[in-house]
Amino acid sequence: MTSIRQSPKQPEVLRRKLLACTAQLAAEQGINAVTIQAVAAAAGVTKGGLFHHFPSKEKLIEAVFRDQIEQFDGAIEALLADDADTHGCFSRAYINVVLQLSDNPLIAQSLSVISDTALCQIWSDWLRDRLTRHQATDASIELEVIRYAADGYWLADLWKVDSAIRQEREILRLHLINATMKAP
Amino acid sequence: MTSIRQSPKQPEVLRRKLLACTAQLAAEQGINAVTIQAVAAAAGVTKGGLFHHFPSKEKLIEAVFRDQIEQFDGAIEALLADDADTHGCFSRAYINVVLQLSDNPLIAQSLSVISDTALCQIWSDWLRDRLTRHQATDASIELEVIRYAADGYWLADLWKVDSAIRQEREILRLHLINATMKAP
DNA sequence: ATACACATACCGCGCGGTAGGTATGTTGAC
DNA sequence: GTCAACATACCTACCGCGCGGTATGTGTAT
Repeated sequence: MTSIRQSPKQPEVLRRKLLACTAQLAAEQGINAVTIQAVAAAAGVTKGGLFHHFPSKEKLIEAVFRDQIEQFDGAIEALLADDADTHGCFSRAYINVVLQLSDNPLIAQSLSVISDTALCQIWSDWLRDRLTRHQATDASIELEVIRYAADGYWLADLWKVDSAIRQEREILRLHLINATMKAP
Repeated sequence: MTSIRQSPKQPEVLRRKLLACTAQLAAEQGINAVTIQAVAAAAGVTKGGLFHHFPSKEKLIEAVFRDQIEQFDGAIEALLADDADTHGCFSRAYINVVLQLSDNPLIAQSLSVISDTALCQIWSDWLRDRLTRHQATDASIELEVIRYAADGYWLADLWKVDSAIRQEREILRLHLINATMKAP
């Protein structure tokens, strides 16, 4: 049988494509739709090709999760570059990034809903690390409330609640952004 | 072969036990551990027995989800009985119930993290219904923020973030309760 | 010639689901 | 009160399929 292999790509390219396809599949069709073969097919590759980059499905999911957090962290760092060492700078950046996640459908952060213990640990570790790192510029309790509210806002987006109460959500969002700028 | 069937139970009893076992299994071992056989075994019954009560796994999960929402709704209604027709009464009740969920490990609300479209719709429908029902006693935007913050608080609990920043969470929680009482 | 980056072909297992059997409870005619 | 007739509430045994994973082949670049 003649091979229909296309021109070889940079290995890192396919790896990133697999990560993206996994995230997209999870976001659009739910986590149950994320199978090895479905991901491979979406990336235009076979299972063998996928397993060349990731040793197991578990590691693939974990890699996607870490990648999502990395993007999230990068967006926060970018904001922190302009607003560092002020009180509550981390929470402000966090809030702004989270509130923008809904706009940005490309980030399939919805994959985060996987209730896997190991993945929770990764997120928990990241958050604790950032909180302790910025504890010198601690936020006020009012700003912390807004940070938690932003998480709730994101959660409502995950659960497609916005389709029911779209305009109320927009009002709330603007209020959160406004309150964030005022709070210390 | 002699049957080892135990004394027959009320049908509704086993049905509720199956719902409870499914929720517990999902909460303790993750959604991946929820298989038909695992649930049946946990309830001390065979697969055949389970399928007598639920036509498919999908329907079982949905039933568990609806049951959880029903319990959640019941707790809110109980609080509304003492505080009805005041401004923001629904949001106040909602906040108090959500903030108590973390204390109460028995409610395996963590099952809600299933990113299934149909389940999201159930939750979305419930919330929209309650919001429109209580729109005559609309809450202030400040109280709405607290309601979203309560969701975020619950989400942090799901992701086991509390293990890292337990005392900060307790402070925040008290602040949320306090602010809820003050807000209109 | 060697290492890499895939493709091909296959395996075993556990899953959701089904078919049919068997105790137990319930009803109603007499 | 008795007993047939039926419905209920499970159990037993089985099936097919799709999944994650493996072993091995093959084209390409250096």
